[in-house]
Amino acid sequence: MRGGTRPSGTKRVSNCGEEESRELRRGPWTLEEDTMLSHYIAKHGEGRWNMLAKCAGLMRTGKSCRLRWLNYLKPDIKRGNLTPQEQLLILDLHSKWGNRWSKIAEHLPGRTDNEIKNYWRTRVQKQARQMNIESNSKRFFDAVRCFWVPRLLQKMEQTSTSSSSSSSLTTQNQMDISPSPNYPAAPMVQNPNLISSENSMPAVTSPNTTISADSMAIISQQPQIPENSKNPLSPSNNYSVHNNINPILDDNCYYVGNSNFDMEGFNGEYPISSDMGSFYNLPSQSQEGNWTSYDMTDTLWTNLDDIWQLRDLEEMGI
DNA sequence: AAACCTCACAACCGCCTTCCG
DNA sequence: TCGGAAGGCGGTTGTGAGGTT
Repeated sequence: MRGGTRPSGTKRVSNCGEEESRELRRGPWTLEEDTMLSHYIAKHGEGRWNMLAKCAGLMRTGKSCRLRWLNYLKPDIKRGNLTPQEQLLILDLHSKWGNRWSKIAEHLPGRTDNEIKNYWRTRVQKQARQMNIESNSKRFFDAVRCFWVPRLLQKMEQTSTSSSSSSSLTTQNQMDISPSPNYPAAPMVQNPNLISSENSMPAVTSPNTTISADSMAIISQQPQIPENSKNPLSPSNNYSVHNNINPILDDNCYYVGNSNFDMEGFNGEYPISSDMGSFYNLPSQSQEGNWTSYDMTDTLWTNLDDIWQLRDLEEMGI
């Protein structure tokens, strides 16, 4: 929600009855300031931040107080690394909404828009840089869809199976490192590769987030590209996600391939094989049939499995 | 051991929207 | 209708911790 609200009948300028020119503090918050802010909000509630800052005796702007509270002090803030499920959800939601961090954060309980934004900038955009792709480009989202998402799904599945004696489709993923019992379980999806190998339709899976059977099938199919010409990162390879986290989200089905990102200069076709390998720094096959080195340094894609996955794509004739 | 580098994330900034007098 | 204040949002920066050379 954008825009502020102000209770009617209140003075706009109020500082608890005293006018003063205060020397405003900046920079990191001290424990004392945190305590003062927390105690004040516990007693009086949040909102009207400028007045709150003054009344609480904080030498901070209202904005600063609000940010500190929302991003750090609020009791339901979730700490720790983002789980693969959360990462997947972020990728999904970002493909739909772009840099609408607060909107994305609404669907990740306990995570703040700031945290998601930081994740995107430090991890995702870094990945894009390593591939020499604009992070908001169609190419990057194709790469995410075809390689990163399956990777996360695999990670989730590995974690799920390794932490449970059963590979039941309803097994709760155990990788959630949330320190707080107050948060809903992180979204869980089933590894499409496992599903396809078992020749069963994917059941989907989470009390919060599901990926549709069609979607999973699409993911598990790997890119569908006409022979001899197409890049596996074709925009035709969509997957959709049904998100049940929040009833606010009434448009439950969306397609990454139909994302709102800049598609300028993208014609849906890329050169394949060596060209693509060099473009994404991914393994490519030399004329002699030898595989060239895999230069990606990021931990997400340095697994040999990725190399074999790409090799599989080539062997599929794409 | 020290210098340097990289990364994650907290915090700030500026712009925008909303609301009310 | 308009102007100002409050609050929200996305982009950017500063900084400390940990890793590497």
